Amino acid sequence: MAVNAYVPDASFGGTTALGWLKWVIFMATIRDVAARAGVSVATVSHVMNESRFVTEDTKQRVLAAIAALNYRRDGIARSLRRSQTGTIGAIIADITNPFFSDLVKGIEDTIRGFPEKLNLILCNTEEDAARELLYLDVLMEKRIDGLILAPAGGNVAYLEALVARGFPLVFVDRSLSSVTADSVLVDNLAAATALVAHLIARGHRRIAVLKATLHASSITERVQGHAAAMAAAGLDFDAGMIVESASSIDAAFEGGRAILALDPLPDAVFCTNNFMTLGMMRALNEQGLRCPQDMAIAGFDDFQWADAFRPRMTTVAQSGYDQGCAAARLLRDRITKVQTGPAVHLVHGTALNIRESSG
Amino acid sequence: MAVNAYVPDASFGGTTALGWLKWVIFMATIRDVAARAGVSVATVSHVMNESRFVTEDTKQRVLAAIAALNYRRDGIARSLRRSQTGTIGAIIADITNPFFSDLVKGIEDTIRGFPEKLNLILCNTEEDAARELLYLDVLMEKRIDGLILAPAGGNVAYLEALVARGFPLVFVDRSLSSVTADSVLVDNLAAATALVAHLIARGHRRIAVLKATLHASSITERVQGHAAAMAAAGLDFDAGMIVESASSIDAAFEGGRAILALDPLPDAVFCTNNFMTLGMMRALNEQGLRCPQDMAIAGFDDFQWADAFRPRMTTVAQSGYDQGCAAARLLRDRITKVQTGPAVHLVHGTALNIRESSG
DNA sequence: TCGCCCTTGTTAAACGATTACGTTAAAATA
DNA sequence: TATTTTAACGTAATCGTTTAACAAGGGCGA
Repeated sequence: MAVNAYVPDASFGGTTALGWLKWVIFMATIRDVAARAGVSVATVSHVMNESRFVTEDTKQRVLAAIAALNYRRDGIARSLRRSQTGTIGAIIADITNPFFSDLVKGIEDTIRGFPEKLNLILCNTEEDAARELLYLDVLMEKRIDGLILAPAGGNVAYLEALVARGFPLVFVDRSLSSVTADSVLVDNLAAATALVAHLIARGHRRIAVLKATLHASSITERVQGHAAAMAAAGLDFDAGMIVESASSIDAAFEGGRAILALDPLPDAVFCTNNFMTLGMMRALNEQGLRCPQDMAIAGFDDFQWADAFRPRMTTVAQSGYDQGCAAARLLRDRITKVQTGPAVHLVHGTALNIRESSG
Repeated sequence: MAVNAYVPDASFGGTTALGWLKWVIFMATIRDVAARAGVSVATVSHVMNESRFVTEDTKQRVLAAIAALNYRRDGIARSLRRSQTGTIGAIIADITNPFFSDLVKGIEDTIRGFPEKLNLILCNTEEDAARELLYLDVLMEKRIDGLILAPAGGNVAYLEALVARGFPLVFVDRSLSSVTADSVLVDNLAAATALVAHLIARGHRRIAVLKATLHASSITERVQGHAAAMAAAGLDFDAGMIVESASSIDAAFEGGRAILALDPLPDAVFCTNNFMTLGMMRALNEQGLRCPQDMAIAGFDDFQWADAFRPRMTTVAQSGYDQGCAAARLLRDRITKVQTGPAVHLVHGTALNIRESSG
């Protein structure tokens, strides 16, 4: 495979240790285009950006040269000069969580529609604040134009500094009370309260919580919702009925086992997110218990197959997709300075899907 | 909010139309650091990159200046100079498909471990070749160092040109026969054959296929597997039993309806991916039919909750995560030229999970 | 003392675009 | 005809790094 055959002329100098790519992948520069079209580099640039009038004849010559050389402008050089990269970051908890993959898809679909041609760099923190910090640093080095963040907690000072400097930041799923940035959230407290109230209305009294150990505001609020609904119904519950596990299906499976080891056994479980629900169901299956006959389950976050399998899950549904779209729009407005005022907080609606798992 | 208060001195010139960020977000440059530390920019660079010995004393002064100014080096300028961006692209079909979100997570987890500190730009084609082309162009402009691609089909010439130039490219999930790049795949034909053979062994004779309309090699091979198993068992089937739908749950739901409208009704359905299985189950539920009593179902791609709900799904399991890890390693080896020989093709194993849905 | 190497540091040329400013020739006006 | 205006394009500075090439100073053997 004669890779060097693609080098069109001898104008290449030596190859440095790191610059070998240059040798192998020939890329015409704006100068090559200008030379071939017999114009200056400025004219080529203006043709590409439509930033100045160029006679039709000249424009065609430039376009022909671009096509002939298969020229693609160097986005890196462009970014350096313009101080804009056209790249945004998304730091989320875990892409394998359907809520977040929906969210990311919403972001992607939305930015694709923007004339700015934005790109998305994706980062999973797995709820680890240290990893979040590392990603923040890397993204800042990459000079992203803005960031959509589901904060893992911690790093408050860092984020405060960012927003103080005017860096475009949008929170999703959760927010940090001390950092005043745009956000798109749902009313976790109200939704969780309603869900647990529904369980109570179905006659359940001992309602446990399988809680993801996150410092996320969303989870805390959901747990508070449980307490609120219980209190409103005059029901007592001890702290032991709130079982924590890391936010993954495997960890939730262990958490579910712990709940099933509770004495006396609860008659319902409120799962604070997708992974908790799935882990709980696994634990239930393992013990040969049936839902809802032996134990009722209701969870936060719907999933697309929640009604395709048995038991159909009673859930609080929120649209990760819509929230992703909204976050992308907010961020774009900040980046382009369409929006410059104080922080905007969007609260998206939730739906209580009552299905058979809640008994 | 006095954003301008953060500008530390008057050394800033005018602000151009596009360069407003510079004004708002002050970022120290290597020159500022050098000035504060009383050394040259070269020395600062060498301290940061450990590319030459620097006396401990000088190094400490530089480090102190970096800390004091909260300096982060400009990755854009760095990339321009080094002709390396430390960014790779992943163009996949749909992040909401659990197979792909697992895959992306595998990529991410793997590149995080590399000393090169790579980043991932994510793109969803939704199986649209035109969108793929658009993303290819954008990523090339962004000067990514390499690409992991689940090709939507088409764009063959473009991709051929890329690999001919030596651009690091790794196929995942599917490949393009005319493009000789590294790949990590599974043996779709064998796995699908085994799955359908299992259905036949369970006594099913009229076995329909719910096929995602993709030009992907993976799907074609899975359909061929069905034909092979049927032929091996001496079973006939007409083309009408292969129903196509777009690769989404909603479309698969319609496809499932079409299958349930077949006369005579098949007694089993082979679903060629995750989304097909989910859509088929929805259709079954809608008609009030039960699985496996009224119709057996078996699908390609396992999902983490496949055994947590009823009916437990019989599936061919493949690890998107492992494939993502492998693809990331292959790509890294190409980028760093650790690997330079002919294309490497990795075939990952699959597992046949026999559960109750197949009857 | 001279020449040489070694150590540490500096200077300045890239990298490839964008864009403020300048220039040229033709057209318009006085 | 002399001058200004306008249309069309060119020149060169700039963005913030990396790194080859060079330089100064000190140590040391002959």
